[in-house]
Amino acid sequence: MPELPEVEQAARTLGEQIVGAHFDGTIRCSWLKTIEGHAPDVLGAQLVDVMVTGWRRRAKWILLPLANQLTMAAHLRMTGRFVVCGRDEADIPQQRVAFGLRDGREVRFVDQRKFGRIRLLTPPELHQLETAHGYEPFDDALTPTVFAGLLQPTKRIIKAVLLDQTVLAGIGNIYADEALWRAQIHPQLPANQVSSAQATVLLDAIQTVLRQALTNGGSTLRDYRDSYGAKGSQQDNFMAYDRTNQPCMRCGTLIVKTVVAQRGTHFCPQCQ
DNA sequence: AACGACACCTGGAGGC
DNA sequence: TGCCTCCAGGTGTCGT
Repeated sequence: MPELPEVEQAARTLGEQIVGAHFDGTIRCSWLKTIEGHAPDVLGAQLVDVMVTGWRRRAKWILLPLANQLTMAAHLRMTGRFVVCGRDEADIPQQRVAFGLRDGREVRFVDQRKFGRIRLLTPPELHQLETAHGYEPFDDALTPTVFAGLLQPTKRIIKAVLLDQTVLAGIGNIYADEALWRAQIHPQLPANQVSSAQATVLLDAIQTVLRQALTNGGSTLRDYRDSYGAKGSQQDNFMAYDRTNQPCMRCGTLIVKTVVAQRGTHFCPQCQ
């Protein structure tokens, strides 16, 4: 599910509920791979009476800095979501891990497809996660010139580059298609053939699409919910994604779906 | 360097 | 209704 806007929304709505709260060290885990095979009691021992001091997002990771210098890092992958509820409430279908809070609540991670991951990072591990990812799309340092410079040295197709988290962090399949539609760029154009003028337009398209999605609480196609259980509404504004055989909003040509970079890809064959 | 294939998982949708 | 195949918002690995 989640790309930058969805992860941001999930992180914020989780943070609103638990920043300032203390974990109590209890963990109930029914799918060990979610915590990367670590023994739940070993993880729990690091969370006894530890306060959540804040929240932020990096790439598609939700980061919760803790008072003991560790950082809880969660990746939702396709279907992960957080739920905060009373400890006495019944387990939720597809719930994989539950972390107890000292105030009687639990932070629960629900994940149909079991791809999501939660880790506790030491400062060096956090640094490694940071450096493994590329520019945030709203980083002031990501000027049109810098962006064009990222595209210029590679012949890879532009969609693959947009999806590469080591180049730009946070874009996924939906917003790649949406941004390319806005910028009127064919998804299979080699990145080094994107002109500097097109790069400027594309960066603006990326930021515009993501900003709009952030305003709308992300996109909910099927599973995505924020940490209050609310859906996003950005799917109502899609111009290309999931609009196969529907008329292009710009020229009326039917939107085509193909496979590009191993991903379902929607574009207008006339104006892109 | 870059691409395809495949793995990891479940369940919903559509075809027959 | 039941069965089967395909598909999905992500990412990591492996072979070519």
